[in-house]
Amino acid sequence: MTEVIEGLVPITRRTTSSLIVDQLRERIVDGTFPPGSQMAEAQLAATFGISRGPVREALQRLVQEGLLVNIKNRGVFVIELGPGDLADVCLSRRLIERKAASLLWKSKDERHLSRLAAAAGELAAAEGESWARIVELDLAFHEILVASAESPRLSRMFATLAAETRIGLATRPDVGRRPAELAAEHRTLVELLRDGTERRLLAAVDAHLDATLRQLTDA
Amino acid sequence: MTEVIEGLVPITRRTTSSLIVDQLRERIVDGTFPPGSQMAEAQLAATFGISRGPVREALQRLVQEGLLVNIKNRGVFVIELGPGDLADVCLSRRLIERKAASLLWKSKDERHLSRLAAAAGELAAAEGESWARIVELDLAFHEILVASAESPRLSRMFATLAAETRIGLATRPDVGRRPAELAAEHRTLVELLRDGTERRLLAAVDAHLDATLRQLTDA
DNA sequence: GCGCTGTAAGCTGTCAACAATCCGAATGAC
DNA sequence: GTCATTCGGATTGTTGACAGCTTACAGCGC
Repeated sequence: MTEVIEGLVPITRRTTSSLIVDQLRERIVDGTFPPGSQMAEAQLAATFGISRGPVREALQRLVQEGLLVNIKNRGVFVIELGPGDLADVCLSRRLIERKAASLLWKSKDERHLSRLAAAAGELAAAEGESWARIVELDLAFHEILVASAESPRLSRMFATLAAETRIGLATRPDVGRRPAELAAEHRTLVELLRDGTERRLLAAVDAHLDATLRQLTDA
Repeated sequence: MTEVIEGLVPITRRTTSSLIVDQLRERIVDGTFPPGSQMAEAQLAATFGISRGPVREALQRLVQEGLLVNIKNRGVFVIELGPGDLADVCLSRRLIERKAASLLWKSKDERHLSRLAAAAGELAAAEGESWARIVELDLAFHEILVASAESPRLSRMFATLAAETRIGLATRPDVGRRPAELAAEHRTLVELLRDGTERRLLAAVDAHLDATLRQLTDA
């Protein structure tokens, strides 16, 4: 029997396309590739120094995630989120996040609550940071909230919604909402999760997402 | 100015891989490829009479949908749904379908209501049909329900959940639930949507999904 | 007999080249 | 000047071949 040696971690080489996916997703949500811009396969392949195959695969995966759209024989383009799309994103996010909040409020699982509190704290501490950083921390909080439901499917759905939110927020100017205000809202959510009523908690979730939607739509 | 001629529909030649996707998805959900079985690229390519490229692309898309899992350097396999997965599917379905039912109950949009009634009727008329056909009609009803929310994202999420449900139901024997019973439940839902209270409607949705989950899990 | 090592087969991951398609500018007719 | 047509460039869709990884089995030493 082969024994497992302590201290040595098994190497897990990821596939090329999955590395490309991560890089491209990051660039899409942070606005490097603005909505509507074309993702040319050959150009990307040359940039990464690899063949078109893995690039093509990565693009297909992002299309499936909903961040890119594929027009046959034309190419893939970054989605352009219209007002209807933004409202739809918020509708979907509200559905998922209300459920997650409700579950966590019932379970009061301290492991998740403390992680959320930590995320809210990071957001509060990021007062002077860049707008992109603020958005990143904001959505990290919400991702933890959804993850607390311990539902792989809800988390997977939310991942795309979060990415779309980031796309929407990336192009917005950093005016509109002050980081301090945002941090306060998140801290309120944590407090209500700990010892608020369920009604007030869900109302706060709704209000928070409504504020985000307002910021996304009036531009 | 080129005029548009009535009665002629624009031809939309789909890409090869998307055709493959549809065929494979159908075969996966109907149990032709049982959970755990490997989808060998070369073999499929030979079967379809095309190259490995489009097949590979189709498989990647199904992986992204969640119907297949990709093990690096090993291949892609049909997902095996454990009890936890089935519960998760039902949790997610409940969330989405409750929302859709609630929205339709509020709007009372006759266009959607009549389509739902028609779907329920088809289910009732399929008394003697095969189990696969029953399941297909069942999920068609639920797809219409979700579509009535007119949320592209909710519909897209639901598509995967419906496929997973079909995978789960495909391997179940057709015992357990009589078609007549199923049809009655759907008809009840339509009636409650039309003139029931919201509470009773949502309770009926829950009960219906609970019954499905029970059928999926005790096998 | 038991365990380890080397080898073979099959599969996926990647690459470079070819074919098909679409868009846009230049050209010509009215 | 305006419209229709044609041609060229660029990009995607598809193909076949090669390299790398994983697994299973046979061979060897103990």
